[in-house]
Amino acid sequence: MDQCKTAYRSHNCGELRQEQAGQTVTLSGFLENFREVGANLGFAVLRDFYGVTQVVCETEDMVKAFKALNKESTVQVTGTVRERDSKNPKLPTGDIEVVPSALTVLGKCRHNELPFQVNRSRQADEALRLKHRYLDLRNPDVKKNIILRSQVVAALRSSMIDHGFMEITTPILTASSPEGARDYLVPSRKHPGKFYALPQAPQQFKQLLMASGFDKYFQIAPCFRDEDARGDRSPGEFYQLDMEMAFASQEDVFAVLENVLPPIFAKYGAYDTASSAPFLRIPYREAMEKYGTDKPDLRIDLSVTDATALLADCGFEPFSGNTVKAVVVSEFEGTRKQIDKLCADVEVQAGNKAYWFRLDENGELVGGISKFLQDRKDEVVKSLGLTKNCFVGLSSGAKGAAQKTAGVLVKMLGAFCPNHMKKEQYAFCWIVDFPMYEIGEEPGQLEFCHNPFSMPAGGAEALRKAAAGEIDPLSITADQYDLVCNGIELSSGAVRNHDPEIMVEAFRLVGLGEEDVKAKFPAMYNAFTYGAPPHAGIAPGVDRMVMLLAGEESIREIIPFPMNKNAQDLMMDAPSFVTDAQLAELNIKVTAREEE
RNA sequence: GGCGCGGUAGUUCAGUUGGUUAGAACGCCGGCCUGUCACGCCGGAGGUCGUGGGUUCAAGUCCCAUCCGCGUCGCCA
Repeated sequence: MDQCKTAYRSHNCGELRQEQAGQTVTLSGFLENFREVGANLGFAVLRDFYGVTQVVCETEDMVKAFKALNKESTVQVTGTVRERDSKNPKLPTGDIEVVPSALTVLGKCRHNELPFQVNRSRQADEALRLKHRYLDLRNPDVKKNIILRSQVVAALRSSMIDHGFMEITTPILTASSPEGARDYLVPSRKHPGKFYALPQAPQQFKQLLMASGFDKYFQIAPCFRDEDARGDRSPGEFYQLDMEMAFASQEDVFAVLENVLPPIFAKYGAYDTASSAPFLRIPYREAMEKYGTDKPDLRIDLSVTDATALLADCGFEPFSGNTVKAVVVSEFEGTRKQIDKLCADVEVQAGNKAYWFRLDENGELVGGISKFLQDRKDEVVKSLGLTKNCFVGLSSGAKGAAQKTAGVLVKMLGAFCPNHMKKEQYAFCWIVDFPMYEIGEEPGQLEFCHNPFSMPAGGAEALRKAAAGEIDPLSITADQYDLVCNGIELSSGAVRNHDPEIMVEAFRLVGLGEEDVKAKFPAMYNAFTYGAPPHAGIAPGVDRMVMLLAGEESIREIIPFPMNKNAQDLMMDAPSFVTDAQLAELNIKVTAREEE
């Protein structure tokens, strides 16, 4: 079947070549531009999804007809394909033009001044772009990311199916979950006072599918969380490649993604190199110690060294009694001004000061805090392994703060020094052995570190020992893992806790009992009492993957109709007020209103 | 919610120490142009300088408040 041909066209605007010269064709598209060169000569550019084609007007009537139209109107042109006298090598269709015999206006653009020029829309104010997203998306440069997204999703789907997974959809209207992020609530009309919630993830449903005897599940799943936006996090909703496997371990899950993702990244990404299986596995504590973050960018060859013993007592006040971390950068080339800027940027991101010194080309410690180090120069040089022209970035504070600041230093220094970052690749790693528990904001209050569904390493035995005070609960790790690519967390996953007794034990440590588990997760708890397979899964974020592949800095560039930072859809005007009748039907009383 | 940056023509921006009629580019309108392709040339229209208050002889510019946008942190089992 000729996929280009429709009732409105014989060819699309991207396909005509010299071979078609002489043929009569019909094209339909948007009027991108009209260049009038004389009363009897003008060039129209017709754009559709597939490309652009030049239409040449050689009669006064045709010039007038095109001239009368506002740009971006949709038109149908019937005419003859002709080889061009002056070809345009920049256009795929640049060898030909269409000489029109008929022009039909299909959809008139009523605006002679557009909110922005379509082919330059990326430079326009973002709020304006979002309000007129249908115009913004006419720009091929904007559209290409959405096309990429579609291709990536299709490739993921196809690969998962090839790996024996089955796509199953799960409910969008479901029950509010007591854990995690803030829910989006939907009022129930039939049950006054009750609410549905949109799922934060299909977590419980996919585990219930495992309990139901499905073996390998996946879904391109919409997830809803009412949390504030970030550069790489759209507010409200996002998509995950959600998957779960029965009778499977951490290694089984790793093997699937190590097989599925690299070919898709290499094929569709801005860089054509991706890590091959197996990806590097880094225990959480080691990642924090060595990279100062649980999402290291392995394209950067810098790491963090502990310098507490070496520098805490050097006399520099901020180091005193604190943990000190160092990031050593060999062959450093940066001016004083650049170093100051770098430290200032680190402080903004880490919320904690960064310090520095250098070993200059003469082997002297200079700059920054170097005057505090002269008494132990040889020790500093030896212990940190410094060579001439080394830069040393430093952080201090409580252990966590010092690590985190050093992590930001690594990231910033990597971005600053091309010789320490091989940028053109996708570098994956797994972060493993996450702690099961952490101390929460209330002093001494034990909390789940990530999610309560993970299987604790050591199972019920470890939990009982912790409860009895024989081991530190903070030392218990979970069979839980993150997938990280180029410093971006793509996903969390875990071997799930499928044993109701171990679930109860796990909750008991955070001060909750069997009744709480039953109340919070009744379906899962009940299902597991009927015998459940050991199962494990993960859910890489589709939006973030596409962002990485497209090389975009803003998540909004890879979402067809994104909301703004304040979770508003400027095009649809959502959220919006509803009528009193609607509220009454739902038994809802509004107690506060944003000003209109 | 905290912090940072921004808001001037349809759009993107410039606007000096507070001082004449607030400029440029693109777009738009009119005219010219027979091979353009970011067409070119000539002319023109287009501004509550986000909003409100204050200081001053004088405010786009300084001060205060407020709204909006983006970034960042908090938050995101």
